[in-house]
Amino acid sequence: MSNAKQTLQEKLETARLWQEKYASKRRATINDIADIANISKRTVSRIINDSPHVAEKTRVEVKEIIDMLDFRPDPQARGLAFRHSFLIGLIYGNPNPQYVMTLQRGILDSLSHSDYEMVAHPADIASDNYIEKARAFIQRQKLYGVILTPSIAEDEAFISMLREINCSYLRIAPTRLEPGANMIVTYDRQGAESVAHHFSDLGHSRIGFIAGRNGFLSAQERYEGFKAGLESCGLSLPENLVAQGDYTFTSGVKAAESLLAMEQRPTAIFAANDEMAAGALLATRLAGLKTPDDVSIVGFDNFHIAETVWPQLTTVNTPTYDVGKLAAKLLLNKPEKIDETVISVPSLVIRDSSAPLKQS
Amino acid sequence: MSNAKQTLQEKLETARLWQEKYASKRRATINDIADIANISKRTVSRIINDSPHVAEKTRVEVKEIIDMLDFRPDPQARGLAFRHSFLIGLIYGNPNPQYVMTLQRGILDSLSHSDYEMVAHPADIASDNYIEKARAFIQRQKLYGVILTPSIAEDEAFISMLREINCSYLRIAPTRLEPGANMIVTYDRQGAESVAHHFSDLGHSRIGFIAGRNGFLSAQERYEGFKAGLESCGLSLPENLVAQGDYTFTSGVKAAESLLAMEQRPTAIFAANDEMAAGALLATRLAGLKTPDDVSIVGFDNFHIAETVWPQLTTVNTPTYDVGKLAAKLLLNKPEKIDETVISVPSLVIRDSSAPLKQS
DNA sequence: CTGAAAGCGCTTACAG
DNA sequence: CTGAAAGCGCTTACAG
Repeated sequence: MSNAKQTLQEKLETARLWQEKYASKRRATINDIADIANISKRTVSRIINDSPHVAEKTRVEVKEIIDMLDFRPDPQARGLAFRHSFLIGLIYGNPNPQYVMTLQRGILDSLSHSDYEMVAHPADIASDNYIEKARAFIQRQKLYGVILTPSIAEDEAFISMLREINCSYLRIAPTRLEPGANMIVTYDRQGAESVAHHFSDLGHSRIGFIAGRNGFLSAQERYEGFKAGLESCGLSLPENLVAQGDYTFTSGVKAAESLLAMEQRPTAIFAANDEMAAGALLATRLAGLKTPDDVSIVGFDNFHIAETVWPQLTTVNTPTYDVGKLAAKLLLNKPEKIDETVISVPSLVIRDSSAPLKQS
Repeated sequence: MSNAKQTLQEKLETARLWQEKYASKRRATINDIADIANISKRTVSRIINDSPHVAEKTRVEVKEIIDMLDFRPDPQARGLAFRHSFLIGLIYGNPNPQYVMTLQRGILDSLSHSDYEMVAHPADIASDNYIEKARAFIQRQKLYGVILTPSIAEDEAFISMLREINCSYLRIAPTRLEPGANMIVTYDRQGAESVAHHFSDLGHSRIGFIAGRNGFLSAQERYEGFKAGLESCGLSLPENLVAQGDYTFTSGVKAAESLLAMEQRPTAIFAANDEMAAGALLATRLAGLKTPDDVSIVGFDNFHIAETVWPQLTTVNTPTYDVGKLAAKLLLNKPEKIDETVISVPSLVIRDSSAPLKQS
């Protein structure tokens, strides 16, 4: 009872003594804080979890002691009690290292002031049991939630599995999917449209396209956006000027070779990603042509490769880092309320691989 | 007592009944297994942890039940009891996404059949409190151990911190460091030597070098290895043919420009990584010269960029994926016994950017 | 070779 | 607004 009348000053003095005695041996626990504050650990728990049912005075006092002893609740103990871990999963199939690393950095930065950590789970979408593997991973780690990248985010069977095990998720996708909740849309279609306008502005009319990997929504969106963009400028994208690629460098080389071998070869080519655009650059050179003098080439993504090839690529920038940052934020903050799509629009970056049509 | 005489068949039948009743509602715990096996959970725990003090018959029976119910001990609960988590940290400063992703994939693959998961921690070595941040991360997550990449692995202050908090670690470094325990050596020196021999074999004698980032051990090893290699072939690397770079593409462009502007320009250049070699390729072209006709260029790392530039780079391959795989394995298996360095030797990959000296 | 009790550091109903 | 007890799913001495 006499303890009940301790002033804050006295409590802080107790905290100082605790520190002197134990700080070098172990970190403070909720019990230490409760003892020093002369309060139950139940109330300390309330304060940790921002419960509103705590007297302002109590909260301030305890927070001061917490700060002084640099107390951080043990994520494992909390996880055990909460029946879920303080881990979120990043599930990716995209093999581009820069994409994944950039996204991951965004997520980690977003998480750095939270109680959560991220754990990566590369999934092989070619393997037919990748959904089961992901499920085992999620359940075993009792993940709080997961972030899904394209094209996994588009896999309805995967989403069903998440629903079934009641795992919250956030999808990153090139366009709005149904149901439209819990996702970030990157609007690839708009990015592709801007390339069409760019080519039109430069005076090109015989224009080729190298498509992305078949079955990927990004490939479809970039194709449709480009086609629609050309049409809105009074141009067209005939079938024979569309070559199939699969997002790899090699496929870009081959696709460009076939386009450039045409009797009436295109004067401009849009490749659905930088990797293939870099391949197209090589094919152009091997065909004895020059970029951008003979053929303008534009990519998509604005990854590092766009700046290390010659000439440097005109491309579409996608804010991958920001997407990662936002994804983690949305997943953690009131996940039940993410019912509206958050927009991030891609923008054209003009470099040296595109130029006005040479009058011949 | 009558229960004590249950046969394995009867126990498996009990397990089947359990499954029917609960499998859809929750995952089995150590208590469920103990109940079904009619044994104490203490013994189940012994089996989980491969304790030798268990009767063979008991072990076999319990393992069968565990498999049947697909029981996996909860890493959080184990972590809480063990006083450390089942997480290992990957601490990296290297900004090359491909390096980190490849290493990470190796680590994750190595971990996939273990009880551990990996959590990434990008560190900004330019920030002066990066050690404190890493310490907070390790302590908060109670990491089992960490894997350190160059150049963080070379930072003695970082190692001291790890020792202080008693965190086990594994270092990946270009050369053997003291104390030599707990590390994987990539032998960058040997890789650089092989480039010297390659140039010598091709008949070059006026040879330039673009150095890596100052202060990085890899930069020093690659320089010294190259110099020693040339000397062993009766060649030399004079000071004025060494240009300073910092591992970035841009620095490669500038360094190569200065080398090519010399009155007696080199006929071959070794850049300490692919990124700078790609820059050197560009500088060569901008100077109106051709690779490899006028200047041979060789890189180091064998990353994707080596295959997307033109001509494709001759370079030194480093087995990053295997290093990651091994790193995780060594960290987990009897860490106290990793007292000998494990070797992985880099090898030369010959492509199109190097050719015999043209007789003029 | 096996087990009953206590504990790891938290949270959750349930009371008051 | 606050607290005593039980529990999350494991392991660790201590016994036997």
